[in-house]
Amino acid sequence: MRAPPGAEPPALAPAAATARALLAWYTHAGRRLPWRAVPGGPLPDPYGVLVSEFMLQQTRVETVRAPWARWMARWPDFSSLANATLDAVLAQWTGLGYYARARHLHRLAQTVVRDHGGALPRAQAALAALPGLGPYTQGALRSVAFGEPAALVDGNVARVLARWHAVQVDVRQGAGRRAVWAAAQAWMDVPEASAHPGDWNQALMELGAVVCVPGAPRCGACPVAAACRAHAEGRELDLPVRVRPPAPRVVAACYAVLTRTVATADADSGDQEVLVGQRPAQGRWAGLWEPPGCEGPDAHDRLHAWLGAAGCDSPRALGSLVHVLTHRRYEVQGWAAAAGSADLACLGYVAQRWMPVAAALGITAGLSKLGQRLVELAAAPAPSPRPARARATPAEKG
DNA sequence: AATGCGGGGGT
DNA sequence: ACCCCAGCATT
Repeated sequence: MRAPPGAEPPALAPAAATARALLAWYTHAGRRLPWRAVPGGPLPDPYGVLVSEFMLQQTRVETVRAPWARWMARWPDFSSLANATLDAVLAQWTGLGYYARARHLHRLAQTVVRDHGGALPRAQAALAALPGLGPYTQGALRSVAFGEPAALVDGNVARVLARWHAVQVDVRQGAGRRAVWAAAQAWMDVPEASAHPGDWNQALMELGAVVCVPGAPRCGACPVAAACRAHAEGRELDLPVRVRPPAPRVVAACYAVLTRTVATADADSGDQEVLVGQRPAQGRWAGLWEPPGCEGPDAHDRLHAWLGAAGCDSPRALGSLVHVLTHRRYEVQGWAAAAGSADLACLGYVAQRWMPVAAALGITAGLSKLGQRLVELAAAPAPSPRPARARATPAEKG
C-alpha cells in the first residue's frame, strides 16, 4: 500500500491483492442465500443454481427467496420439472414477471432429460444451445455450478467494473459492453480469482448489490476502494455514465374522427358509430385499429385533401393532444366530421369498419391507445372547466 | 442495434 | 416520477 507522492494512479489492472480483499470480504460479509454455496465450500446443486439464475434475471435477490424455495419444494430436479405441465409451471411463476423465463426453464428441463441424461451439460456449446441461456447465465452456470473460470457480467458487475476502471461510455451497449466483458475476463487471469470462480463472480455481484450501489455508493464500506479509479478521482457519483435515452422524436400527426348515428329501437337517441381503419401488419401499432389519420410535416394538408375527396365537408377542429411513446412524441391534431364515402385504403389502411363508440373505448376493441384517446376526444360533450388531471401539460409543474 | 417483455423496490 | 434490477429472444 505504498503511495509515494506522484505515484501511479490506483491499480487499473487486475491485481492479486484486490482479488484477495474482495474474496475475504465476500466470505465474511456476503449474504447467505439458500441457493448459494458457502464461500470456499463444495459446489452447489446445478439445478438449484439454474432455477435461481432464471428467477434472478432482471429481478432482485430478495424478490426471489420465497419463490425459489416453493419451486424447489415442488420440483426438486430436472425430471420432476420436465414432467410438470406448462400451465402449472406458469402458475408457479406468478408474480415474478417475464414469463418467457418460465417457458424457457420448462423447455430446458425437458431438453436436459431427453438429450443429456437428466444432467446439465458442461460443454459450453451444449449449454449455449439450451433455451433461455444467454451470455450472463452461461457464465453463471459455468463458474458457480461447475467451478470453471468463466467470466460473467450482469448489471452489478458492469457498474462495479465501470467504476473500478472509470469507463467513460455506457457499459450496457456497444463498445462499453465489450470493454466490461473484457475486463471481467481479464480477472480470470488472476489465480486468486480463477481458483474460486463462482465465489469471485458472486463477490463482484454482491459488492454491486450492497456496496457499489447505483445512487450513492458506500465507498467507506468498500473492501476494494483502494483499487477503484472512480473513487480515487472523486467521480464515483458520475460513474457509470448514464446515457440519457434520446428525447422522443416529435411526430406531427392529423386524425379525423368520422361518426354516424345508427337508428335503434330506442328511437330517441341513435347509437354513435366511429369509422376505424386497420393499420398494416408491420410497423407501429401493427394490426391495430384507429380513426383515419396520417403523420408527417404535411399531415394536415394530406388529411384534409382526403377529407375533401371523401365528401366529408366542413370538418370541425377537436383540438390537439400529445401522445408519448418510448421513442416518439406524437403531437396530434384531431378533426371531427360527418361521414362521406370514405375509403381508408388511400391512407394506407388495410381494412376499415364502423365500430360503436362504446366498443371502441373498450379494451378488447383492438384500438391503439392513441386511437382510443381520439375517439374520447370526439365523444367528449364539451371541454369541462376543470379537467380530471393536467396530464397534457406537465411543463407547468416546474 | 432496437424492441418487447413484469413486477417490485429504492430514492 | 423516475431509475434500476444476477437478461434473453426476436427482428
